Amino acid sequence: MALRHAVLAALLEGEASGYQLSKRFDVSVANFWSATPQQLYRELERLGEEGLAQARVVEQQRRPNKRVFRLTPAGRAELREFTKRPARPMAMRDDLLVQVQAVDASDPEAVMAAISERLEHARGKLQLYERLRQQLLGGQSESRYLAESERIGPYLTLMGGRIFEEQTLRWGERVLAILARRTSRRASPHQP
Amino acid sequence: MALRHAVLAALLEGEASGYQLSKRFDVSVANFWSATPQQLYRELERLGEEGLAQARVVEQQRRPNKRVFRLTPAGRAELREFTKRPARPMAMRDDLLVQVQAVDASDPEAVMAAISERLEHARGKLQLYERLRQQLLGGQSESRYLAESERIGPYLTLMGGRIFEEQTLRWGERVLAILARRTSRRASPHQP
DNA sequence: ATATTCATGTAACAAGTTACATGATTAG
DNA sequence: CTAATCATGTAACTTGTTACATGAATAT
Repeated sequence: MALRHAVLAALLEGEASGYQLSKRFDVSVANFWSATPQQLYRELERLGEEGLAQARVVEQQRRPNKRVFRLTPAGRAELREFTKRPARPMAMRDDLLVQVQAVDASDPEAVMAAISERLEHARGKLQLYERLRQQLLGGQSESRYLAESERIGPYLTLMGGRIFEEQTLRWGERVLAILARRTSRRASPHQP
Repeated sequence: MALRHAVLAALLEGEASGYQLSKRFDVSVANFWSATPQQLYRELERLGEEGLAQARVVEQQRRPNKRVFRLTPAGRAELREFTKRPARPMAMRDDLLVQVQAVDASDPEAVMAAISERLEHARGKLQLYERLRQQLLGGQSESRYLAESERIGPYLTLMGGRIFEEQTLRWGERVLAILARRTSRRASPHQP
C-alpha cells in the first residue's frame, strides 16, 4: 500500500493537482515509485475521502479548473507512521533483464539493441538529474546544503537515482562488449 | 505481460514444479523479476493451457506428487518473440526510498534503521551472488566462460544483480553518514 | 517437541495498465 | 494547421498480494 505514501511524500513538496502530480512523478518520484496518471487520480480521490489530503478547486480563466490537493495533519501523521513501519523488500521487475536472461535462446542482436536503448535512456536521466541537483543546491555547496537545508529527502533519493543510472551504464556497456565479442566469434569461428 | 516471459526464461534452466520455480525465483530471478508462489502457480497453469509449457506428473514415494513443467517449442518461440519486442521501461517501486524521501517530515532514526536493514540484506545478497557465480563458472576463468559457455544470460543478469547491490551499499552508507551528522547537529547545535 | 521443507491450491482483494472520452490553449 | 500542454475522468481488464487451507517428512 505504498502508492499512497509515495503520493503523500510527493505532496510534501507542496500542493498539487492530479496533473501536476503526474508531472512531478515523471521527473523525480519515478526514480523510486512509478505511477500512471490514472493511479494518481484514483489515489488522490481516496486520500480526499479519508481526510489525508484536502482538495480545493482553483478556478482558472483560460484553463479548465483544477482540484489542488494539499496534505492535512492526518496525512502528515500517516506518512510519519509509514516511515516507522518496516519497509517491504524492494520488488524489482525489469523486462530488459528478462530479455538478457533469455539471450541464449534468442536473437542476441535484438537484445543488444534493447540494451543500447536503455543506455541512451540512462544518459538522458543522468542529465536531468544533474539539472535537478543544481536546482536543489541553488548555488550552495553540497556539504552546506546537506547540513543546513530544511529538506534533504529529495536530494538523497536523487543521489539514489543517479547511482542507479550510473550502474545501469556500467553494466550495459560491459554486457554489450561481451555480446559483441561473442557474436563476432560465432559469425567467424577460428577454432571450435 | 512479462511475468509470463520471466517464467519461460526461468524454465530455460530446466523443467520445474511450481514449488521449485518459486525457489529458483527466490535465489536468482528475483534480481530482475519478483513473483510470489501464487503468481507462479497461476502462470504455470495458464502456460499449460496455452501450450507454452507442458506438465507431467512425477509420482514420489515419500513426498506429495509434483507437476513438473517444461518448455514446449511454442514456449521457446514465444520467448524468442518477446526478446525482439521493445522492452517497456523499468518501473521502480521501493518503499525504502519513499521513506527516505519523507525523512524530513518524520523520524530520521527510524529511517536510518530501515537503511541499515537494507544494507544487511544487500550484503547477504552479495555473498549469495558470489556463490552462484562460482557455481556457474565451475572453475573456469570468467573470460573463458563468457567466450565458450552455452548459456551466458544467467551470468549477465547475475552481474547486474551484483552491481545493483554494490551500489545499494555505497548509497546507503553515504546516506547513513549524512543523516548521522545531521541528527547529531540537531541534538547539540553549536551554531544555528 | 517444534520448525522448516516439500507440495499444491482457492478466494478475496488491492494495485496497476490500457483504452476511451472530452475539450480548450498555446507553441511551432 | 498540427502537435503538445493543460485538465479530468470512466470502464474494463490484467497483475500482484494476502490470507487461508491441507498435510506429510525431515531436520534441530
